[in-house]
Amino acid sequence: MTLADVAAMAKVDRAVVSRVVNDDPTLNIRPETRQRVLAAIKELGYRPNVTARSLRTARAHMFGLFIPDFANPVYAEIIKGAEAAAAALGCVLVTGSATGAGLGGYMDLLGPGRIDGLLLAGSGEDTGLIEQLDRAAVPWIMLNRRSPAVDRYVILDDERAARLAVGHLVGLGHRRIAHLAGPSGADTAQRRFAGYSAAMREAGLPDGPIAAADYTPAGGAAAMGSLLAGPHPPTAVFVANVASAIGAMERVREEGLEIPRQMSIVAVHDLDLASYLAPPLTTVRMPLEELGRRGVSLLNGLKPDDSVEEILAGPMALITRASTAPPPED
Amino acid sequence: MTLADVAAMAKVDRAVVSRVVNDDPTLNIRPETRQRVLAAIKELGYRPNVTARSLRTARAHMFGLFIPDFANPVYAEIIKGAEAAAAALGCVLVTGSATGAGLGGYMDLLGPGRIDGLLLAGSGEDTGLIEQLDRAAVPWIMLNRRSPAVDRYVILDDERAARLAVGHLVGLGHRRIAHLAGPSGADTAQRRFAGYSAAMREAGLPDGPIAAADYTPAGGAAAMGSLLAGPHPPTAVFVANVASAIGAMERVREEGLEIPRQMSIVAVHDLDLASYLAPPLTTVRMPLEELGRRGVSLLNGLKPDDSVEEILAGPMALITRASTAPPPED
DNA sequence: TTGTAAGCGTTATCAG
DNA sequence: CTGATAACGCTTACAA
Repeated sequence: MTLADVAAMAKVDRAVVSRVVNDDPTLNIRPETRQRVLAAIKELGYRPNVTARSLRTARAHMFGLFIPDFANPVYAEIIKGAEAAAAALGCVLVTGSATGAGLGGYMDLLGPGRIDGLLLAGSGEDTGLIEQLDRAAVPWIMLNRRSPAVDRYVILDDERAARLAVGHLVGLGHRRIAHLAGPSGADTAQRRFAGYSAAMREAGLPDGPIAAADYTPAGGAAAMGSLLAGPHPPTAVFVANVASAIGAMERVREEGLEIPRQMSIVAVHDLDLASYLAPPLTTVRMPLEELGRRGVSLLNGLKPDDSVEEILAGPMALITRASTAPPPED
Repeated sequence: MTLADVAAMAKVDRAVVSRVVNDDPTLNIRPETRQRVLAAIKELGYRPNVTARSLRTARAHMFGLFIPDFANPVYAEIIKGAEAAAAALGCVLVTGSATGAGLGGYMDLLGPGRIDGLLLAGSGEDTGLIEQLDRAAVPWIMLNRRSPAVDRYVILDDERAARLAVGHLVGLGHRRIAHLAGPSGADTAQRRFAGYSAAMREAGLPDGPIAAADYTPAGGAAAMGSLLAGPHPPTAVFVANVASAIGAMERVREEGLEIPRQMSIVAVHDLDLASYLAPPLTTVRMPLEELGRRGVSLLNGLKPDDSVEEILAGPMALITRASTAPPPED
């Protein structure tokens, strides 16, 4: 079913059909002719061949989003926002993850004209990939990751999130507040740490003990172990990530401490899951969906050389659940 | 950078370049000519235009996978397997989810030649979509879902999973074993229920109480409430899904019952998460990654009219953790 | 108001 | 051994 078939049936030229299909506003057509064309389209069940169209127009109406790992539920929300934004633009969003081969394998297939832009979420800085993207002139933006060498990113206000969390603990009366940080390589972790430090300073409190972990339950458990081992264990911990918090809570229980009576815990990212932990976890809700949405919006119409530097303040909120309470009387 | 540029530089015809690029085995070329071509390709940084190639060959080297929701971690494993299988075939796999608009919105862009096949995971039976796919002659397979009207699916052996779980509980000495089932509309839920029933019968036990829930924590909590409300509450529950199990466990705790001393729980799907619940959850590990892999393998080379009916036995295992124990002495 | 024609970058089938 | 040439299905000036 091609344009030619429709044209033949409607007894007009392919050009006319094309312009009808695309609602060309400069087309001045007799209503009856348009009807004939529309009827033929319906009759034949014609659908434009997107590949041919892409080749001709050098527009794919398709954006891509790469994430490190689908198992991380944080990305589910980002994807949701990005898909919605793409749909609003009449485009599709396709998502892929960096498997063993890295993203490089995708590049062979994501050449020019095949995709209109790429969102790189959390995949560190695969310089080889970026170089290839630039050569192919496909626009890209880093999502939720910033790196010194790059002037194209959208990130969240992680510092503010940390301040919210620490402020909550301080407000409850805690003074020995530890930080279970993210991996030092992740810039989100760095910003959350900076926010923690600033908030402690502003509250007139000294930094508590600090331990870094990757964003996994196992890492969180280990780090929590070292936080508890010190001479003056904290009464509250600000955890940089909800996955780590799951492991951390388990470790606290293993040590025979009760949450929140003897240990308060608050973490970044409010996932469904948080409300089903034991006890339900107090979190900072980040505008992840908004992040995905904004990423696609910015990507749309971005020139390969434009720079984008945006820190999304967005709606951010402390979700108070049962894992935080005033510190024990001593 | 097109074939023509390379051809000009190497002083050969585009056709020659094309066949060098594609390693055409029927090409008989002088080594020095080939070197010239290769050098020009490198020099110019030429990369084939995938869109043009797709238009010409009617092959996209791209498969699609549609899932209902990225937040469901079950799909993360499926995607992982599917991406790996696609990569092994030199193709990419792109994943999308059914947002408000349903998958229909994608179809405009996933026309013929743009995608070589589609895996439909768990998205019920969107008949409109399937009709469109068939018209566009793009092969598709249902993944982890079977429906009477459809002879193209790959599913897991849910019955066997249920038998494993129930067998474990029976082995521990339980006799009053309830089933917290999935939504009656889901065929996975039906098969798990069938397996439960069969296993109970074979063990000489009567069906225990049964309550259905959607595959969410909230649903699981409610259903567990009704299981506990009966006159002879069970000593163990086989839960059809790990998300429900999370809610169910919470509800059991709220009722003041201790897991596993007073209530054993085993659920289908072994997610990372399961080992971080309190207590760690005994599960049946399903070959989800294998499911994704198999889906892509079958899709590859599938003719639009071929039928595929496969029940993946795959590696399946009971992962014993702390949520199951012998029943109380009474 | 509609038709003509020249591509978009490839690949496949012939010739030579 | 290599070069012409005709598609693939569509868009878009421009001509009629």
